[in-house]
Amino acid sequence: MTPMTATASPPAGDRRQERRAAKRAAILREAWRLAHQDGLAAISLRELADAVGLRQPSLYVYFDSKLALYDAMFADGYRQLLEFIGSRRYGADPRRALSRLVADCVQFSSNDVVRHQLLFQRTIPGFEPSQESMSLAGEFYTLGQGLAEAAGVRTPAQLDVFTALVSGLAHQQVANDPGGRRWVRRADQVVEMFLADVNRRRKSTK
Amino acid sequence: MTPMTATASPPAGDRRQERRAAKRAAILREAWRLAHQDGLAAISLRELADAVGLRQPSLYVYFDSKLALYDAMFADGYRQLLEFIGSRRYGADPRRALSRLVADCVQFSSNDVVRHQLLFQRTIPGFEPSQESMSLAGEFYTLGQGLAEAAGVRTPAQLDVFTALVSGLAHQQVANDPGGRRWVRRADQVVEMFLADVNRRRKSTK
DNA sequence: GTCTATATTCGGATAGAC
DNA sequence: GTCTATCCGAATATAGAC
Repeated sequence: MTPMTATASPPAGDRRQERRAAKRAAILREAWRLAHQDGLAAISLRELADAVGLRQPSLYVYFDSKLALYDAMFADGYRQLLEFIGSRRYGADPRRALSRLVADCVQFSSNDVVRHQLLFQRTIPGFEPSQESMSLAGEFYTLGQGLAEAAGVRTPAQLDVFTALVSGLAHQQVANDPGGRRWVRRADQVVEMFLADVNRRRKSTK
Repeated sequence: MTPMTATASPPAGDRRQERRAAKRAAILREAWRLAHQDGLAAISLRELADAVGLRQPSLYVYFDSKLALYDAMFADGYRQLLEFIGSRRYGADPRRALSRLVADCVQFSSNDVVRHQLLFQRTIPGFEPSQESMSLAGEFYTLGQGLAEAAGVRTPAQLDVFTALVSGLAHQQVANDPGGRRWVRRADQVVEMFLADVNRRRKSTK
C-alpha cells in the first residue's frame, strides 16, 4: 500500500501533483480551442467542462475563477512565446538577429490570432494579469530590449519607436492577413529602416 | 391638426425623424459612457436603457439588436475620426502633412481607448461592421493613403509599412500610456525615418 | 476530486396591451 | 413608441453528499 503521509520513493504526492498538472494542461488546451471557436471573451465554463469530461463545478478544483483561467492562458501564451524565441538561434550579427526576432514575433502573432489578442491587447473586461504572469511578459520584453541594444539602440525614445514598430507589424498582420505573412515579410525592411535612423541620429549628435 | 400623411410645410415626418435621431444619439452617448465604465464587451442593454430613461425592450425601437448597437458605435467612431481629421489643416508641405496626420491619429486613439478598441481591434465576439460602416472606415484609409502618396510613397509594400507604423504607435500609446502623449511625440521622428527609407529605396532602384 | 443540486443574477429578445 | 410581462437561456459560483 502507498503510505498516506511522508516519503515513499517514488513519492505518492508527486504522482498526484503530476496528474493534477496534466489535467490543468488539458483544460488549458481545450480553453484555447474554445477561444478559437467562439471568441476569447465567449468561453463558457460549462462548455469547457463538457469538453474535458467534467461537470462545470469541478473546474473550480483547478481554477479559482474564470479570470484565473484567463490568467493561466496568459501565462501559457507567454511561455509559448519565450520557448519559441528561445528555440531560435539568431547568430552573431546583431542587426540580422534583430530582424529575425522581429519577423519571429510577427509570425508568432499571425500563427494564433486569439493568443495575440490575449497577450497584446487588453480586451477582457475585469481581467488583469497576475504578478507571476506579468513577470513572464517582462522576460520577453527584457529579451527584446537586449537584442535591440546589441544592435545599437541607446535611448528610451528609440526603444519606444522599436516597440511600436514590432507591435504595428504584428497588429496589421493579425488584423488584415491572419495566418499569413504579408507583414512578416516587411520585418527586414522595417528593422533596416529603423537601424539606419538610429545610426543617422547617432552621427548627427556626435 | 397635423395631417397624418403627405406634405405639410414644416413636414410632420421630419420632426418625428429628428426626434428619433436625437434619441438614437442620446442612446449612443450613454453607450459610450457605459463602455468606458464597464468595458466595451460588458455593456448591458438593461443598464443602457436605465441610463436613458427607457425600459430595456424599448431600445429595440432604436436598434435591432445589441450587435446593431455596436455597429452604430463603430460608425459613430469613424465619423468622429473623419470629422477630427477633416477639421485639421495640414498645409502644403506633404511631409509635414503626413507627420501631422500620424500624430493626430495616435492622439485620437489616446483620447479614447475604448473607441480605439472598437475601431481598430476586433474583440467583440460575433461583431462585424456592416457595409455602410466599413465604407466610413474606407474613407479614412483612402484619406491616409492620399497623403502618403503625396509624400512620395509609391509601392503597396511601402503602404503596408506605413499602416504598420501608424497602428503600432497608436497601439503602444493606448496600451502603455492611455490618455498621454508618449508615442504621439514619436510621430514626427517615425515619419521622417519612414520617408528617408522611401527615398533611399527610390534612389537605389533608379 | 468529482458529483448533484442549486443559488443568484443576469443576459438578450419577444408578445401584446395601451 | 413605450410599456408590462415574460420567455428562455445562460452565466459564474457555492454547498454539501459521496
